[in-house]
Amino acid sequence: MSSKSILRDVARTAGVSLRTASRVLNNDPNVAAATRDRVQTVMRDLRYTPDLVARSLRAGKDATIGLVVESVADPFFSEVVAAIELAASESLNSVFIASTLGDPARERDLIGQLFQRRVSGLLLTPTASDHGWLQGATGTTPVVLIDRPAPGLDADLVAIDDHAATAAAVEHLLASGHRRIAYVGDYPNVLTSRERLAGFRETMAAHGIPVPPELVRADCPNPRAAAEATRALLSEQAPTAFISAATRCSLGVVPALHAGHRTDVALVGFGDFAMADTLQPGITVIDHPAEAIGRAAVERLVARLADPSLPVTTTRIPVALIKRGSGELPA
Amino acid sequence: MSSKSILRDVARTAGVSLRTASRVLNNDPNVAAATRDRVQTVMRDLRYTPDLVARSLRAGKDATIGLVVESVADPFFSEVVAAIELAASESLNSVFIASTLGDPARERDLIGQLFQRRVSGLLLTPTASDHGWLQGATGTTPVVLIDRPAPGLDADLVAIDDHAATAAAVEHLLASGHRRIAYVGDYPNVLTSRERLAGFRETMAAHGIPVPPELVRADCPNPRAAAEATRALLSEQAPTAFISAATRCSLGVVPALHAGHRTDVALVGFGDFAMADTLQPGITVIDHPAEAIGRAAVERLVARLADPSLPVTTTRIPVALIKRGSGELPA
DNA sequence: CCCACGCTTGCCATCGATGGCAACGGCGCG
DNA sequence: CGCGCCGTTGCCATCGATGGCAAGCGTGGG
Repeated sequence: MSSKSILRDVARTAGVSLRTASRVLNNDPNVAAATRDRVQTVMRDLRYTPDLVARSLRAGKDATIGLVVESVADPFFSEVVAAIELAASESLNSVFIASTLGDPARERDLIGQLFQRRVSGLLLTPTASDHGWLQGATGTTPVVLIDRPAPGLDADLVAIDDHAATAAAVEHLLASGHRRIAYVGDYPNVLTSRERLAGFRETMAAHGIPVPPELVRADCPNPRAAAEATRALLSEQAPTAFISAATRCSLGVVPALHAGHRTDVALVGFGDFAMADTLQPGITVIDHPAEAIGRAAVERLVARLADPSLPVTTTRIPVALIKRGSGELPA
Repeated sequence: MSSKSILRDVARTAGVSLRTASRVLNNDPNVAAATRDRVQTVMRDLRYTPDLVARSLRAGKDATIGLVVESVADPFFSEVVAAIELAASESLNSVFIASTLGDPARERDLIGQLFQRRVSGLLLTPTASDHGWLQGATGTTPVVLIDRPAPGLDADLVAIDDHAATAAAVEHLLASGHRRIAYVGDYPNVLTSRERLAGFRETMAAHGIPVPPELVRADCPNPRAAAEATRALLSEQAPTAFISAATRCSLGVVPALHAGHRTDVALVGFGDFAMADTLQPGITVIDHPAEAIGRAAVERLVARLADPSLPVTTTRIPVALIKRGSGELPA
């Protein structure tokens, strides 16, 4: 069995030149129908498959998009990644995925490797660190940022409007008569977290409702801390409603409410999660539309590849409030 | 700004031949120290980075491993993927990830693309369909299967021992005095599910405990169905313990137990999940060791790359029973 | 009847890195 | 003093696919 046949083999077997075989391969119209058929038959017979590496070298580029995220193990990002992969395959692009694991040095390294592979474009969820070095390094390779801006880098961005989304959650609870609303979130050191907290505060203020400091717990990086914060919040002058500003917070808040038999307390969570609709009551969430984000990012990148002169834009993906019960409980 | 400098530029600037520059790049000892220093300095000055595409073409292979899974969005596989990425980077390999989305045609297509990219090896979680075609297509490219065997393909396999793992869960519950144990799982059409159900039945039989048909609900492909099955099981002659044979079943069983205020019923779940340790009681699970599986798969592939003559083996990853409370409740 | 134009096809160079082979220079040894 | 070896360096071909350029051939118009 020919371990692997190359275009030269095809050409020789079909009795044509390499150039003609290449033309057939690329659907060049300037080939006689008879010649084309003969070459195509030989290609099938020899099970010829073009060598993408050689093609990329010659073309100077590759039909592959680089994708750098913090970790594919993160539930939210893994959904985004899946959406990107699907959207890219629809536009005939492959995706080379790499995880930074939160390490800026590794991120830099991975991005460098992707450039060395001549990816046609880069989708990036930046870490918190400065990305000025990328500004020049990209050369002509377009970059689209996902979920958050990169300090020091002026590039397209696809993200949700954290501020507005949190505001929507607050308005939703206010409409049911809630006034004592607690906020449980992670540390406001990443921009998205900061925006959410600001959205909460400003919306409350806009309605003239004071927010006592003890009702704001922006110090819960994991479910355990969120559960503890929830227990503390329930212990005295309990709020009538909670806003959980991250999925990993919801994973603590929800069990704590259930354990304390306080499923009468309203809750709107940020980010959907596995059990949200199976619980009683179902958890009302602001849905982080992973699929839409991934799709929009690919679309933007494809557009920029087609026309590099496009102005840099920020695409805001609208979020959806999924009512399942917990957010509609009365005060 | 030199948009991109190539080795020729380095050679010219340093006043040496291309060959010498190449030797410096590859740490060939046959280069005078002075020459080496000069070339290295020029490389830094020009910000030279080798072109991986050209290198792969010349070398005939690529330091990249192909990874094909059903979907990176699946919680279990996304963890496996992350582990593989990390393990591969430790052995200086990149990973090209692709999702089949359960479509055999797409799987075949993706695998073909990976071969065209000349990946040095392939990690594959096969779909249920026949993979005989791969037997010949691999050529000299080694394949390591993950999580389940591929019908028709004789290749290394890294997986957990589903049968033994379920048996362990049963033994654990029996030790606490349970006799009426319900089984909630998904359809036994994939091999892993079948093995789990068999493990359950055989272990019960081995202890001489009959399993009434109504206690086996192997028809729950999603949390909603599992929740309903749980409610039904609780309604009459309720079992004193549950075994949930898949994470997505646990995500239905657990809320149903909580909603019915039956947290006194014992439960051992298959596969860890986000809330498992925050709930009251914590959920005892048989842990699917994603990290260990990914790491073992990479190790096996690297070993086979180093020595292609190795015999085909199956590596069974031991599972761990994580006791958190729900599995230790008395009958 | 010849030229020119158009449709096909082929030769050769190229993309960037690297291996084979050889040349070159210096030095030690006979 | 000369030969040969070793350390160092360079020229050229190669990996597989593809674009530029031009030749070959057939035909229609002047």
